[in-house]
Amino acid sequence: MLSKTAEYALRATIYIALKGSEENKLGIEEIALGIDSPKSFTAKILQLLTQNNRVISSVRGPNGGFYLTDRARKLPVKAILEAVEEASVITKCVLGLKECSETRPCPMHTQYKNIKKQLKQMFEKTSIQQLVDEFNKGNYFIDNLKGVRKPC
Amino acid sequence: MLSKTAEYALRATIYIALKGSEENKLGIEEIALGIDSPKSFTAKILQLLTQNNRVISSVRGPNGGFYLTDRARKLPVKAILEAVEEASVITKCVLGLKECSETRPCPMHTQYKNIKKQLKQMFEKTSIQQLVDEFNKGNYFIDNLKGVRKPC
DNA sequence: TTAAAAAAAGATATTTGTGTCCTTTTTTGC
DNA sequence: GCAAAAAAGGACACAAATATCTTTTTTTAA
Ligand code: FES
Ligand code: FES
Repeated sequence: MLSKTAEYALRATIYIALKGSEENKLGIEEIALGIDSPKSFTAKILQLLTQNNRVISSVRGPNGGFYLTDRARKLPVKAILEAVEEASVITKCVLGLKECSETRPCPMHTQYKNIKKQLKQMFEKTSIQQLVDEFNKGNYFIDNLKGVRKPC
Repeated sequence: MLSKTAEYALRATIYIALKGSEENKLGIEEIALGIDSPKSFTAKILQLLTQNNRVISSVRGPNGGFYLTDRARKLPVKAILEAVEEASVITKCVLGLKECSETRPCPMHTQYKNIKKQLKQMFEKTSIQQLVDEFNKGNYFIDNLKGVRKPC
C-alpha cells in the first residue's frame, strides 16, 4: 500500500505530535527509537517534511529538534503523504492505467472506486491531531514490540 | 497501492481470460500490446502466473501461447496477487507496523480496518471471470489510450 | 527429421527505494 | 568568541523493482 518512506513519515509525524511541542522538541535519536525506524533514513524523511515547515518544524543547535505547530496539527494526514510524494495512492487506477476515470474505467473500477473514496476520506478528513487523540485514548501503538516483556 | 508487477499481472490475466481460450492461445507479443506493458518484463510475470498452472496455462511451440482454464476463471483475483507475492496488501498495517491487530492497533487502525475489509472482499470475492463479464458489458478498458484518435 | 515458433530460463542492465556515514551549518550557553 | 549540540546536506552503499536481451527447451507441422 505505502512505501517504507511514507510509513516512517506517518509514524514519525504522529510520534512528534504526540510527544513533542515547541517547548520540548524531539531529537532524531528519540524519534527513530520511538517508532522503530532506521535513524539516518528517518532523518532524511524528516527533511522532506520540514521543507517550508510544511508539516514539521525544526530548530538546529542545542535544545533543537522537531515539533509540530498548532497549525500543523490541524493538517490532514494527506499532507504527510504529499510531502513524500505518495498522495497519488488515493487517485490511481488499481490496475495501473494512466488515468482512473468514469469515462474510461478498468474492469475493477466500479468496485474499487468506493474503496478509493474511503481512502481519500480517511487521508483528507483525518487531521494529525485526531490521530494523536485516538492514540491518547490508550492502547494504541506506533512502534513494534521489541524483546520480551516481563510479565507483571 | 500495487507494484507494476502486480498491475501487469492483473491486466495480463484479465486480457488472456478475455481474448484467449484453449483453442485460441495468446502470444506474449499480443498480450503486451493489449495491455500496454513492456513485453519481456510481462513474460517474466506470466512465468510466475503459470508456475504449476496456478492461474495461467501455457503451451510452447507453434500455436502455443497462454490461456485460462475454466477452473482458473473461477479463481478469485487474489490468486493473481498471491502468484506475484503481493497479497499482503490486504493484511498489512497501514502505518507499517509488523502486525495489524485489534490487540495492538495503530492510531489509524480503527478507520483503516474497514477499508482493508473491503479490499479483502474485493480481491477474495471477485473471480477473474467476473472481471471479464464486467469488461464485456462494454466501455471498459484495460489498456491506455495511445496516439490520437480520429474524430468520428 | 528438420525448421520454425513459441514459451522458459538465464544473464545482465537500469532505476528506484532503502539505508548509512561523514561533513557543514546553525544555534545555544558558557 | 568558543565549544558543544543538533539538524541539514551531501556522498555513498546496498537491495529490490523494473526492464531488456540472449540462449535453451518444447512443440508442431511440413
Ligand atoms: S480506472 Fe481502474 S480504478 Fe478507476
Ligand atoms: S494496526 Fe495499523 S492498520 Fe491495523
